[in-house]
Amino acid sequence: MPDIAPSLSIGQVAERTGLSVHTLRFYESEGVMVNPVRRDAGGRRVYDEDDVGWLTLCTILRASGMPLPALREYTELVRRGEGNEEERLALLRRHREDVVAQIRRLNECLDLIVYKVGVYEDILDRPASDHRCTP
Amino acid sequence: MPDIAPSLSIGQVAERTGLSVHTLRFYESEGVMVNPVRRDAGGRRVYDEDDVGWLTLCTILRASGMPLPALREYTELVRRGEGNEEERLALLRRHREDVVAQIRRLNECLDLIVYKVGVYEDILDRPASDHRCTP
DNA sequence: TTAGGACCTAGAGTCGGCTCTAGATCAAGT
DNA sequence: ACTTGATCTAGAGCCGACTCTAGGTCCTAA
Repeated sequence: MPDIAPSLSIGQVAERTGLSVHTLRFYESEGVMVNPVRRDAGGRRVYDEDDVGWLTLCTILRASGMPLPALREYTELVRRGEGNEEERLALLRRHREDVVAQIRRLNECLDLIVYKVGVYEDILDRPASDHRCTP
Repeated sequence: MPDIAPSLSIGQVAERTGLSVHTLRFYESEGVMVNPVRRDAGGRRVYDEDDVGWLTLCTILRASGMPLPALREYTELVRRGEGNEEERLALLRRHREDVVAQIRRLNECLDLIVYKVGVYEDILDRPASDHRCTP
């Protein structure tokens, strides 16, 4: 049977999200936690699985280039609860377009890089004396 | 007939590469120009089309996430001239793999974002009273 | 009961990559 | 002759996102 109240320390959350404990505290101070993080008797942070899930989402949004202010904005919408789904959707759509654009730009860069790799492969495939004979 | 010595001021190069004049001087100081930038009688930088071409390549490498130290390394190889093509190729291949990995990661993030956009679209497509009725 | 380790806060430091400033020089137009 | 605007150098400043430090608290286990 699973625990009914699986509470996690900041260190455990760090391990599971791949974020450092510093970053977890930093994110909290930056307002990117949906719920205020609970504390135990000794003042230590107590997280639960929902927090881990939210932080996992945060890492994905960050990894795709969402700036912290936008992440905070999204967090605030979620924190306010039902009723602002249009705003959340608009924010996510904006970010989606941004990611699509990033991928497109990277693919354009990749084309050139692949081309240049090909050029050097050709150069190295033929004897040195041919180097300047390819127009 | 085209000019035989088309020389460009830093401002013109800035305009054509999209880099600021500050960035052009900064890149030069960081060692990412293949040839030392020539100067006119008054000490001003004089660029040519080759410089613009090189800087254009630099912007593409930077835009695809190559750090300045790697760009400098590549510049140095090119500056040394023929004979180090294997090294240039290795560097470019490493960068290519890095870009491929970036694109892959972004696509993974995109999957989640698209999924979440879909969730909110569904929520907004049905009456508010249904909000919690979808399992 | 004491040593170790995880945790706390507030605030400073780091890093990469620009971006800007101050004060000077220079070329061209009026 | 004078102003305007582009350029010069050296060096400071900025921004985002962490990352680390100092000095302290708290729990556990030998």
